[in-house]
Amino acid sequence: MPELPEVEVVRAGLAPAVSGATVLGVAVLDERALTRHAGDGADFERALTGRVLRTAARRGKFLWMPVHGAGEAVVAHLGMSGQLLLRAPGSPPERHERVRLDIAHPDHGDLAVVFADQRTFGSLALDALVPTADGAAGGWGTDEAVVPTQVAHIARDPLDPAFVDAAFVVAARRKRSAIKRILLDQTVASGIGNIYADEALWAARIHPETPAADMSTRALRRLLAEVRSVLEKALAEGGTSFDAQYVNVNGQAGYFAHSLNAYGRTGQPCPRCGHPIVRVGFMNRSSHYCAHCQRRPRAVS
DNA sequence: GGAATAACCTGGATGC
DNA sequence: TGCATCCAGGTTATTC
Repeated sequence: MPELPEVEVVRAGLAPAVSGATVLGVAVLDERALTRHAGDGADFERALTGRVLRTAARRGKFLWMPVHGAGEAVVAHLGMSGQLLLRAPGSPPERHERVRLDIAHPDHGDLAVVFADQRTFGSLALDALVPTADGAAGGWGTDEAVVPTQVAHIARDPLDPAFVDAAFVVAARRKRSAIKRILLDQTVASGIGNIYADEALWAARIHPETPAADMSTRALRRLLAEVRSVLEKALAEGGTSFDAQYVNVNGQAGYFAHSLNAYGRTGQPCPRCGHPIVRVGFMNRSSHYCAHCQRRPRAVS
């Protein structure tokens, strides 16, 4: 599932290909890929054709490509199964292809940027850019202090130089929810999904249902350090791929699935203590943890 | 206003 | 073999 490392791998692959490229044509094959776009497919095609893309930027799991001189950007979210692929012009349609942008780059020549998405949870949109709340750069891959309006409510991710640890601690301790819910809340810290939340909690030896308000500042900072460690390792290994759902812009899978300690390892021994990893339902999804070294906190009476 | 839950969606895995 | 059901989960609208 595309979380921060997977989206960053896609952004890094996309950036050199789209920076300075002119959009020659747009083909919307499935308008469900434009659920975040204010207009219809024809509007999306008309608004982008002939425009010049400037770069590829990212905050959390959101990607955007600013349009030169327009104060707008093409915003992309990969959802559960979205892919952004670079293909040769005129290449055969990808399975589940939803949108195709034909572009011309001054150095790399003609290319096709293909948005494919099996489950159609992902989307593209043309959206206005607005100033960031803190005046810092919008995210990775850009020096400009702007973000698309659809991304403005998303917090910075823990690898962002402008991320403020103290603000995370304050926000987390103000909540009455379980710590895993906080990690998945993109308005507190972005880029973390179910996989890396489970992995960071395992590394920090924290039970996923620990009330965030009961955690000490020290424990929250330790968890944040483990979040960063897990994200950086996954990024170095090209992200986590369980099947063909997540690939980079060239269609290649990442290797971090081999390094997982808790997620998806139900019944297998905990790499730390040997007790079996358990899986429990949580927020319409699953939590994986070691019940031995991630002890459930005692109820406060 | 904050927190919890349901809905969106498709294809692979599983059970019968 | 074929059909039905379950499951995966990011985001957001709705409900409590």
